[in-house]
Amino acid sequence: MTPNAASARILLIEDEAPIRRFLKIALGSAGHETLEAGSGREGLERAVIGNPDLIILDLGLPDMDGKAVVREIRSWSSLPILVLSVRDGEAEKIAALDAGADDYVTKPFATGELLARLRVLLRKRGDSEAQPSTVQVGPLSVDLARRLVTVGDQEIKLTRKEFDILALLARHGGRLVSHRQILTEVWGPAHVDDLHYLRIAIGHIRNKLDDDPASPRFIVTEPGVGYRLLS
Amino acid sequence: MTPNAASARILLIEDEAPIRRFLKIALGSAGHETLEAGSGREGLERAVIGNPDLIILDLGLPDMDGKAVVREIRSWSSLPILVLSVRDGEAEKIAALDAGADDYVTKPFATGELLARLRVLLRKRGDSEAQPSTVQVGPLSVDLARRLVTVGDQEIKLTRKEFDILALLARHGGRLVSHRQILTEVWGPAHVDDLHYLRIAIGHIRNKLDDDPASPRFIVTEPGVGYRLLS
DNA sequence: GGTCAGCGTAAAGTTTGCGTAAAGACCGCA
DNA sequence: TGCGGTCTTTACGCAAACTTTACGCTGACC
Repeated sequence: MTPNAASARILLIEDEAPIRRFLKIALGSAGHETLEAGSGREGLERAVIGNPDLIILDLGLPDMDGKAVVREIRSWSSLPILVLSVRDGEAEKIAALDAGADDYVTKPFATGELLARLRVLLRKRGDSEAQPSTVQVGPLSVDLARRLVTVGDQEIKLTRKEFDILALLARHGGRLVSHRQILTEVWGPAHVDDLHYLRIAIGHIRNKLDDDPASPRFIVTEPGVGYRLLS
Repeated sequence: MTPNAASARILLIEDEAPIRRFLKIALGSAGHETLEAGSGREGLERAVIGNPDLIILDLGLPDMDGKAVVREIRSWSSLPILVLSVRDGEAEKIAALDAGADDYVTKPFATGELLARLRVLLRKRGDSEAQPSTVQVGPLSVDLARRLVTVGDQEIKLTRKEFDILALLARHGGRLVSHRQILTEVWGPAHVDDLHYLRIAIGHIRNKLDDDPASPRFIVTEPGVGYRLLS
């Protein structure tokens, strides 16, 4: 059974050292390699540079809200996330799962069950496989993980929102993304009607990418609907 | 977000009628369609012929071992299976998960959490199966996701309403679409009587597609009724 | 053969939506 | 506390899209 469930790189984001040590041993005995992070910020860094196959995330971190960590990671990767928490509240579970987590286990947990749930998440690895975290459109390249944009060899410096928009378009690979969708994803649901924000931001991006809306190299306007990347 | 998490066909394999009824209502309120099976044997049949998007499986079936059902299904399909059980034994969970189940929820369960876990399983659907959102009619091709229309290799630039109309016809694949239907879908219910709008727009589309109403290549007029795409 | 309903086209009038500029508010950081 | 960058807000020109009005054509029916 489970041939490719063995020997994965697992990133463990957990602030309590004893639990981290315990899990490291448990994971090791199951044949996994462990990367460790003691805070949300550190976890995000390691997720980018450590290239893990799966992330185990404790919700009760000191520096960040766990759900925010999930959303951050989901903004550039679909790699499996198993959330660990002492909180057994239903609302908490639902929120974490809807933020993008793939499973939720309540502490204290049974080690065997945890390992079984990891196997479930890992055996999907083969199927969906390695989507590249960098998108190419002609001379334009968008590195979702490093938040780096280049045209040719020229690095383009985008602001946070500008990058978020471009990344969203890039992740949809040439398909149309509606105004509403961009606004809710980038500005939040409260700003679905602030269309001019979007127009101005798109204007800035085009300006930096040296893109002409009349005959676009990269970003195409679909009047009344939204934007899409040329593919 | 989660656009394709809504409205799934869910096969419910559960022998206790009250629980089945309860779940059917809960799933229905979440926008899902439900198929029902009262035994393992029946469940396997329905899984084959019912074309569900997800299966909820009770382990405590009278005729078969639940894990055997999971293995049967896994032998020909990778569709998501959520196992439901009163047994809280760790060994049981591990066995079911390793047999191929994707998640395991213990009865009694919180409805909200169950629905959230279903969303997790369903949102993977869209990624993997890259829906073919493009319709072909002879040399005409309508890409619904990219909002792109081509005739041969020539890209045709349509306005918003023009594209909406053509997309509506394309989605109905050669079947007749009434005036009323087009007007309500594209202009809104307030304009069901403004038939001339439609005629003019159709005229523009035909013009751009180089289509002659007298001997149409693409759009056929059904006098007094509506329009349809030639197939 | 006349009339009329339904369709298609042309062209003028009006509104909407897009893009840009610029100024003010905000925020993190030194 | 001041500074630079970022985001928000306001305003406006312009072009495309949409609406409105008008008219010619065809075929059916009387």
